[in-house]
Amino acid sequence: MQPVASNRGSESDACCPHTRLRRESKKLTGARREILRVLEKESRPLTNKEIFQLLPQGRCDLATVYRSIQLLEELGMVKKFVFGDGSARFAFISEGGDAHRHHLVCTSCQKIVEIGECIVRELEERVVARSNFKAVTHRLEFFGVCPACQ
Amino acid sequence: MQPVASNRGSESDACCPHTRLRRESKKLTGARREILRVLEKESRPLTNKEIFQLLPQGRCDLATVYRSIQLLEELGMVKKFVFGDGSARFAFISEGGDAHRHHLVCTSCQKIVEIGECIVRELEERVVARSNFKAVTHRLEFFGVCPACQ
DNA sequence: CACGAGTTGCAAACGATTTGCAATTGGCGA
DNA sequence: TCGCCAATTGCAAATCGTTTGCAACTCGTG
Repeated sequence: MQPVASNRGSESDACCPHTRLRRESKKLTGARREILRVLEKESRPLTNKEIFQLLPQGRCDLATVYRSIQLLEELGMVKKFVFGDGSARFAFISEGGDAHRHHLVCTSCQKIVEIGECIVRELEERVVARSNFKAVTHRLEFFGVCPACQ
Repeated sequence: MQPVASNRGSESDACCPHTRLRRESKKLTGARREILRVLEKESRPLTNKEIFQLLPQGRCDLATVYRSIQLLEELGMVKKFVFGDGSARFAFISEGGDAHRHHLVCTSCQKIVEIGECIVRELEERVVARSNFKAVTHRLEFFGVCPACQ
């Protein structure tokens, strides 16, 4: 039920965005601080444009949002979602959080709910055994209409 | 193991692309015929540009491929895949075929293998029960490196 | 407090996809 | 079988999301 243990523990593997960024000799600039703030506040994954519009007016350029999000994704602080409508969406991943999570996405407001367990792993093993594929991973997303949107 | 029964049966719900198109007062034009031919020949999902390039030289315009694919998708003859690299991919769905299938996708050559069973349904029921979401569907894709690419 | 690597804004470039419009064509009815 | 008309196509331009080059700017360390 708790398939992935967080590999937290060592002192150097600390907690705040500041530290997480500096770990890679990256700067916690004003723009990045605001972007993180926006992402932490929202539970649903946001497009770059949405993030941009939610920033304190004109806080930074849209291109900066794109660049920051890309950086944050590489650092594993943000997860990317591609639902098939024109643009990608991004959601904050709390430190120590498991990047491998499945989600329940509201098709109306895009709000997402995390699904804690990963039962698919068992199915994945079966697929691997039958297919001769290597390095198999999977992606699982549930879609529906959340209570608020019904 | 065979979760979805095809609702074939009535005469009018026949088989060939020609019929499937005319059913909607759509025409089976030369371009569409060729596009279908290309899709049926390939097992992996193709991008619009790939389809265009596989057509008998200069058979039609790229815009026509886009428009045709869109039509075929609406008619349920083609399934759309969005893997997150810049462009969408499309694969042929044989008549009576279940559009609700999960796939194992080679991350190297994009070849796909269908996974016949849908064990996730059970998990889906659990998710529905816990979340109060309505009209829940899901998408499940496995990724890996196929034998030929290893 | 000054310096330099890392960032940002701006505008232009890019690739995927869509669209307007005039010319063309498939399919149905006469 | 022939002709008509709605459906379709080609072409080029427009859109949209995303990326990038470059000069100006800023965070964080020495």
